[in-house]
Parts: sequence; structure tokens; C-alpha cells
Amino acid sequence: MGRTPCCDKDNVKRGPWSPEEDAALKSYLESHGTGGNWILLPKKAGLRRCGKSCRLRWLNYLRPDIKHGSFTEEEDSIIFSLYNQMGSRWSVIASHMPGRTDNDVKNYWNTKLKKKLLVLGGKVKNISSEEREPTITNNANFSGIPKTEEPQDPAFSTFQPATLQTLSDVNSGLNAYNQTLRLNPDQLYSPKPLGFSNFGASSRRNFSTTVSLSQEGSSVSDSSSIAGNGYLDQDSWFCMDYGYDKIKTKLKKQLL
DNA sequence: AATCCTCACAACCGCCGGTCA
DNA sequence: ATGACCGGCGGTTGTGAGGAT
Repeated sequence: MGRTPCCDKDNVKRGPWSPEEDAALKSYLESHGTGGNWILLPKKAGLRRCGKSCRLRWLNYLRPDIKHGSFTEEEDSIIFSLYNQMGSRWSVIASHMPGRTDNDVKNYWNTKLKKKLLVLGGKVKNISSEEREPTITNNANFSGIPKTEEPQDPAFSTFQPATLQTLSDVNSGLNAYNQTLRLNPDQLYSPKPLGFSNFGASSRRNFSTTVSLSQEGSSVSDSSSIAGNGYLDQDSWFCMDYGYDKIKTKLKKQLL
């Protein structure tokens, strides 16, 4: 069961790329292009690598227009500014900086700028729904999960993550939301089914962002800096424990 | 000189969205 | 409508270099 792997992991080389591999990949791409399929590319190029690995190597390192070297003050400002506006949408931020990749920007943020921000006493502001891009839903107004009313469907009121309190305890600095979750399946299947953390989460990756917060909980003391309304999205915690696919499967079954 | 620690960044992992059969 | 496949993305981990002890 589970997702089909993108390649045969037992028969592909992993780890750092050798100069020979780089040369082979570069040479192949320069003469043939990707052919519209990264998965088949390594075979054609004579490489024992996963297609995704080839793609990443090319995009993040071998591409001729990549800018290597340290970031400038101006680039720092751009990153701060864009992060403040949209959070950790590294690919979008990188698109504003010619020659920089999302991986570059992400690494730079994680290793340098985040610390710089702390040293400066700065704080990435919370992003209100009005300020956000339209694709990001408004956490503060998240209506899919009523906090106090009785659940619309009793079947969903008992579906509570067993480990929620544990997570809350582990991250004592975080005010994890730990009341019973009551899920409304109609809301969960709306076009934007699940809510989004206000801590700069992208519209696609909110669950992982929450996991990241939990791992760095000790460094977060002000819960209001995580979410505008003072606590993490209920659904984010929920999905962190149970996984998106499990929820989809369970809800589908119950809806049938 | 050896060991430990920290840091930067390359690479991997797993997920989601889009596309197509 | 459904499922498989692929590309793209963000979070996390692994690794090597360099500094500190």
C-alpha cells in the first residue's frame, strides 16, 4: 500500500554528486533538455540517480544562471520583506531574486536571517486575512470547526487525536489548542478544505509548518507570534497527528 | 594532534496539485 | 469520476569544513 515510489530506491545512488555525475547530467541537459520527463532522464543520461534528484541537482546547482556566493544586504531586505508578506513561500521569494533558488533562500533564512531577526529583536508580523494573498484562507475566521457549538454530526465529535495533549505538553511555550475537535465534513471538502497557520505557512504546506513549530517550540515563547488568534489551527494539529491521507480516507468512508 | 562542536548547505523525503488516460 | 503519474514545493536531515577546546 502507499504511494508509488518515484524510483527504485535500492538501485539508485544517493548522497553527494560526483563531478562526473554533474558533468554527465549537465552535458545531457544541454544537448537534449529534460525531454519533459525527469523520471526517465537519468536512464537516458546514463545516471544511476532518481529523477527527482537529477531535477534538484540541476535546478539548485548546475543551472548556468545560478548565482553562487553570499547574499547581499539588498537581498536580505527582499527576503525579510517578502517573508513578512507571504511567509515561507520560498519559491515565490526566490522568483523575485534572479539567480537564487528556493533552496538557497530557505537555507539562508534558516541559518542566518532567522538569527539576525532574533538578534535585532524583530518579529515577523502576523498576517491578517486582508493582507494575505487571496489563496490563503483566514485562520481567525476559520468557520469549519466550531469551537463551542454542538457538532453538526456527532460522528465527528469523537474523532480526537490521542496525542494532542502530549504535543501540547512537550511544547510548553506553545498554547496548543486542545479542546475536542469537531469536524464538519462539508467544510473539510470545501475548495480550500483545511485551514492555514498564520505563522507564514504556505497555502500548501501548513501541516509540516506546524510540525516545524513543534520541534522548535522552545524558541517560541509568545504564542501570539505563531497565530494571530493565540493558538495553532485546530486542524493543523489534527492533521499533524493523523495525516492528510488518513483524514481523507476516514471522512470519505463516513460520507459514503 | 585529536576530539568535539557548530555551521552552512546539499540532498532527501513526503506531500499536494495538475494533468491525462 | 477515478486513479496513476509527474513536477514542484517546503521541511528536515546528513555531511563536510572549519573553529574551539
